[in-house]
Amino acid sequence: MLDVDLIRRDPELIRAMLRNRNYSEDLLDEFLSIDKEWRRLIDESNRLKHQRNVASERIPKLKGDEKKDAISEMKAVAERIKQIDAAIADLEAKRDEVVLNIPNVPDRSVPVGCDYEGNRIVASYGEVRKFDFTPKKHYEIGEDLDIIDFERGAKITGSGFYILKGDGARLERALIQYMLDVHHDQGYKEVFTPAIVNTGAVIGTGQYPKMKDDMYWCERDDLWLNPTAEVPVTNMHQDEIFEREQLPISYAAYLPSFRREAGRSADTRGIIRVHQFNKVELVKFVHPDNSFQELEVLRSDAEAILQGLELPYRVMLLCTGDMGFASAKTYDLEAHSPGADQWLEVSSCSCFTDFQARRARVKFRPEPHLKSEFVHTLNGSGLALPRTMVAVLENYQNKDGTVTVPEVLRPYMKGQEVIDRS
RNA sequence: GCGGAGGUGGCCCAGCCUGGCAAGGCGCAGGAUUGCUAAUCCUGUGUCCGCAAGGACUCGGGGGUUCAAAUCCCCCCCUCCGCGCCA
Repeated sequence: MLDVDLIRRDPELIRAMLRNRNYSEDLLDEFLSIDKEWRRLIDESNRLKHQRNVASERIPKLKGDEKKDAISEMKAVAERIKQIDAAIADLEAKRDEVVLNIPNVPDRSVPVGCDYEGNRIVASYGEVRKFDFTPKKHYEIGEDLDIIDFERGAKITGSGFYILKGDGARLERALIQYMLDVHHDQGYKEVFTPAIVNTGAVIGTGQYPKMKDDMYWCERDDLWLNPTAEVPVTNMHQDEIFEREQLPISYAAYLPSFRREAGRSADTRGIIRVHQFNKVELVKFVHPDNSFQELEVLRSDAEAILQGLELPYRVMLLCTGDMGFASAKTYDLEAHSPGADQWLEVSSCSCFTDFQARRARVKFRPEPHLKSEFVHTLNGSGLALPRTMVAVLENYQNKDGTVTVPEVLRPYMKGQEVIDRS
C-alpha cells in the first residue's frame, strides 16, 4: 500500500507510475475524488461531535424544560452524526479498495517497458550445456525413471498435481536440505510457519485483493492456502516495532505453496506450472536506507544455490510492465532447461520498499524511544523446487537415460551418484 | 467443543459492579533547578482533519441502547488456566 499522503502530495508521480506499469489511471482519479469528499465529511462530522461534547458537559447541570430541550436537540445531532459517519465509513471502504489496488512505485533503476520484452539481462553464469544426443524433457525423464507420476497425482487431486516417487522424492528432499543449509550459513534464520493464513496476511503482502482468484480459499474458516511462504513469513511480524539494531532480520523458510493458476489452461506439461509446489523462500526486514543494497545481497544468496548446483542461469532485471504488484525492483533468476531449450524462472528476488510494511504495519525505531517508521521488506525464492528439479534433471541427464546427482546433493542422498531405473 | 480468567496509550496498571473529559506509575523527550552527576519539579509523549487557531478520535474488533459508553446489552477474535477430543 502506498502512503496516502504521497498520493495526495504528488499525484502526477503516481499517474506516471500507473502508465509505466500498464495500470489504469482511473485508479488515481477515483482516489482523489473519494479522498476529497472524505475530508469534507470528516470535517463536518468533527464539528458535530464537538457540538455534542460541549452539550454533554452542559446537560447534567441543566434542569426541567431547559434540559429536555437540550436533550431533544442533541438527539437530532446524534442522528445526523450517525448518517455522516455511515457515509464516511462507506467512502473509507471505497478508498481502501482503491488504494489496495494501486501498485508500488518502481525504483528509478527499473527500466520502463510494457512486458517481458522490456526486461534486461544483467548477468549470466555458466555455459549452456551441449549434448551429443537429443536431451529429453524433464517429464520424459521423470516418467522413464519412474520418479514423477502425473497420472496418479491427477487421480487423487486433479490435473496440475503430481507425485514424486523414489529417487525423485529423495532428490527434492536433498535439494531442500541443501538450500536451507546454504542459507543458514549465509546468516538466515530457518523458520517453519503455518501454510494456511488469514485474510490479514494476504492483504499484508499484497496478494489480496488483486490476486485473490489465484489462491485457494477455505470457505468454512475464511482462510487461504499460502501462494508463497513470503506471506506467512513476512506477516509473522505484523504490528511489531523493531529496535534499529535488530535489523536486518533474515529468514529462510521451506514450505509448500499453492496456486490455483486461475484462468490458465494446463498449457505447460510437466511440473513447471503446478498447483502445489515446494519452495525455499528468503525474507528480509531491513532499514530503509539500504534496502536496495540488501536486494543485491539477497540475489547473490539465491544465486549461490544455482552456482553450487552448477546450473547455467541468467539474471533478468524486470521492467515496469512485467514487475509484480508490490515490488519496487525485481530480479528473476532463470536457469537453462535444455530439454525445451528455454530459460526457466526459478527465483524472483524483490525489494518491496515500505509497500508491504505499511500494509502489515511492520515498523522499527530509528533511535531508541523515538517515533517508529516502516521497515523495508524483501524476499526471494531460494529456490522454487519443481523448476529446480527440471533444471537438474535436464542438465544432468546422461545418454543412457540416467541422471547424475549433482555433487553438492550427494551428502544428502547417502552418497548416491546416479539416479537410474532401479 | 465446554468452563473460568483476561485483552486499557511505547510498557505496567486503575477505572467497569453504580454511564458523565481515561487516573496513576515506568520509560523517553524538552525545560527549570543544581560545581558535575544523582535527586526534585514543570511540560510533552498515539491516530485523523486543518495553513493555522483549533477540533475529532483512540480502552481487542464489530453492532446496539443512551443526550452521553472503557463502563450496560448482543455477536465475533485473540491470550492464559482447567476439562474434553486428538497424530
